[in-house]
Amino acid sequence: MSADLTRNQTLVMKTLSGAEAPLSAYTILDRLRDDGLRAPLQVYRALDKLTEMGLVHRLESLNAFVACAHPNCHEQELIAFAICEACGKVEEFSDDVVKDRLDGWTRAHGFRPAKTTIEIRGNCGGCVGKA
Amino acid sequence: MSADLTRNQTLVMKTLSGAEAPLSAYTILDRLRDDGLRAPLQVYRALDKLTEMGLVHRLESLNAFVACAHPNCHEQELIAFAICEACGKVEEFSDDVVKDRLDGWTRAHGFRPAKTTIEIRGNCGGCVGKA
DNA sequence: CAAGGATGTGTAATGTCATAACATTATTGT
DNA sequence: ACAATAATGTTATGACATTACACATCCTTG
Ligand SMILES: [Zn+2]
Ligand SMILES: [Zn+2]
Ligand SMILES: [Zn+2]
Ligand SMILES: [Zn+2]
Repeated sequence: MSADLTRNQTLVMKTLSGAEAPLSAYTILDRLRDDGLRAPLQVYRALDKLTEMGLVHRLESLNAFVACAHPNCHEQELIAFAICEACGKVEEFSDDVVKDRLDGWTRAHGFRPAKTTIEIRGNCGGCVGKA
Repeated sequence: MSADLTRNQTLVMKTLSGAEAPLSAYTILDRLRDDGLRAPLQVYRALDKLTEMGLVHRLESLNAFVACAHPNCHEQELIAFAICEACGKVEEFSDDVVKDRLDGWTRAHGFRPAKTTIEIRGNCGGCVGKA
């Protein structure tokens, strides 16, 4: 299990790992033209797999992707993202209390959750200081 | 304040209020062709205003819009959405504990939040029963 | 009233994000 | 070797959103 990454997956993963901010699929594609990638699907397919593996997260409010910064992230069941709109930096964290409260609501309402998105947009500490 | 809605805003608001599920901007446009709307921008401009007024919410994970179901919604600072992937129904709720926990994290990290998205995708009680 | 500003509108063109459909090649298990 | 599975390459298309420009309306203020 956790098989090695394929060529395209490796290329996409490296691009995201080296980025300072989330990247759109098309931006990734542009950066991999020289490596032979030509079509959006090549990137999207790699992103799908990497996301399944928990190595990459999709940020719904940005339509962009970011490498996981959280060591054993896919063991966490609920990840929250704090996204700086000035510098693009993303921090991810988990909070058991938040998870318990949301679980409580869904249980009480008979809702079966499949995937939960928590994204906080704003300005990070470094960027708030810069007036 | 809370000025009356303009013609286009009223049309868009009525369309969303009468919908059973979130609608994309282009779906709204299609439903308003007979009322004279011709271009996406006419819908997007109305949606922007309605969202500012708190009458409409954008669901980031769907790229779609829904009429606010929460009476005095814009007084709440944090709304969570439970979105059924089977029937499309959306329920919105707020939770002060969740809000406090997220506020706690941002304060501790010097992050200044502007907008927070919480969206739970899954299946509602009614749809879970249908096996 | 006239001038100016703010807001709403109409339209075309373009930009951005994502998937469908199909053919081919590589990998794996028996 | 053979079949099954997974990955890849390519073209076209679908879906979501914004830029740019022109015009109309309303309101304010000198
Ligand atoms: Zn992670
Ligand atoms: Zn920042
Ligand atoms: Zn609401
Ligand atoms: Zn349902």
